[in-house]
Amino acid sequence: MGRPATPKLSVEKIAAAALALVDKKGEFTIGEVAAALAVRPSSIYNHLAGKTEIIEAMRALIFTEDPALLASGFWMDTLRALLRQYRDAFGRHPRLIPMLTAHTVSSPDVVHMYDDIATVLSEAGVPTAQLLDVITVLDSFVIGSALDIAAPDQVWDPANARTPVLVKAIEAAGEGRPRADRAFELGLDLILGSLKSFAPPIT
Amino acid sequence: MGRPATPKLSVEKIAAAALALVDKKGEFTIGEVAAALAVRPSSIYNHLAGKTEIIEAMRALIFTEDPALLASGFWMDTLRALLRQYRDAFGRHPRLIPMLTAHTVSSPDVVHMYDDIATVLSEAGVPTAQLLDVITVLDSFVIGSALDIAAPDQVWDPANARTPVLVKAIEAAGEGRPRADRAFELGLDLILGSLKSFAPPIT
DNA sequence: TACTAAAACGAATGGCGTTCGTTTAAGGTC
DNA sequence: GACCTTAAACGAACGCCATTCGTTTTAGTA
Repeated sequence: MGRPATPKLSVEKIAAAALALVDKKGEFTIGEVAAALAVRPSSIYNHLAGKTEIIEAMRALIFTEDPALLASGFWMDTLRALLRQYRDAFGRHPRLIPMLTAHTVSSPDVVHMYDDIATVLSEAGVPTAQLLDVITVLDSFVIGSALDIAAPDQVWDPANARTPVLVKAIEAAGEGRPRADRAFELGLDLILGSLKSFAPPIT
Repeated sequence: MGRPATPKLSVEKIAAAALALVDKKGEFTIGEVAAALAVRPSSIYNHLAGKTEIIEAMRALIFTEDPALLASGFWMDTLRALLRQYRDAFGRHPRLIPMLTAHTVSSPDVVHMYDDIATVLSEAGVPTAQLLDVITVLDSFVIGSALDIAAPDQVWDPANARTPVLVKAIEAAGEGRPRADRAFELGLDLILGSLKSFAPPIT
């Protein structure tokens, strides 16, 4: 008993263990995380204040897995890359997404990414007065698309015979992750295409 | 004790009581719902199998509060109205949204609305092969926008001095519900504007 | 009138998040 | 090097809460 020579726990280890559980089962308990780390549940509270802080640590973790890129090139390509990366961070852990939406965002990495997006948009000609609105639109779409990844395929039950158009559409579309990816890319096309109208005239 | 002359409970009453709690506190327990209805917790299980079914009943409730409209006119105006109504259904109960994203959708009313959207899009010239993708884009944006309503204002902490562009954007934008509404309308403009390119040529 | 099933209740259970006091030792200070 | 503070793990216990089960009364029905 007592304090060990080398610490058995850390915020990162706890978050990683919880993330592994969520990836596998879609949920986690303090007891399971403790067991995975060969530790007693109460020990975790020496590093994180509670379950919500564990979730927050998981959010920080998935965004530090690969740092934000800041490529040069046409603003639209840069923006595309940023948004894809943003969604991919969620997409690598689909079952975590519903948990994240239940709590507030405060991860510094996420804030940094928002600043990148703001910078790109500003250079693309979006006026300051509308900047946050455009960011919100992009953010809403990305978060919604991330939730779409986590959603099961039969979200819309086609058994209902009174929805003929919808049934044909479902049959025509594929399933699973490729379908979600295709829809996301289409959404990027639609939104970014309209954002072109903000571009300043070429001098 | 025993079975009362007139039932004290019903699925609708339970859902309404739970919804009132969520609107006020952001969460609910079986015990609180039972107390609000002057009933013992175990009695609820005579009508709904558990907490997840209560949440599902709440989803059905907010969508039956006002039935789907099927106005005529330009397809774009109809689509706008449908999407606004869809988001408003969530927007009237912002704190419920995170709970809904954690579970699967199976409410018939929602499916019906999707069929309406599919019909409008099909008439607007969207080919069947892409129909579900477009619907997914719209759905993702609406869900994400709904979550944006529930999010507190200081989501992005402006204390960080290394995000100058973002800070200016936050200062320029307003706060609260009006800001969220404005962003949603902008998103509709951007997405629907691009959808115009699907329209068949006027003969 | 008899039977079935609905509807409410009370008690009990088990899980789970969290707190608190204790113990051991690491890290810094005089 | 002795001392003190504090980090870090543990064990026990608490309290909340979702859920189950058996019981009771009565509504609805054949």
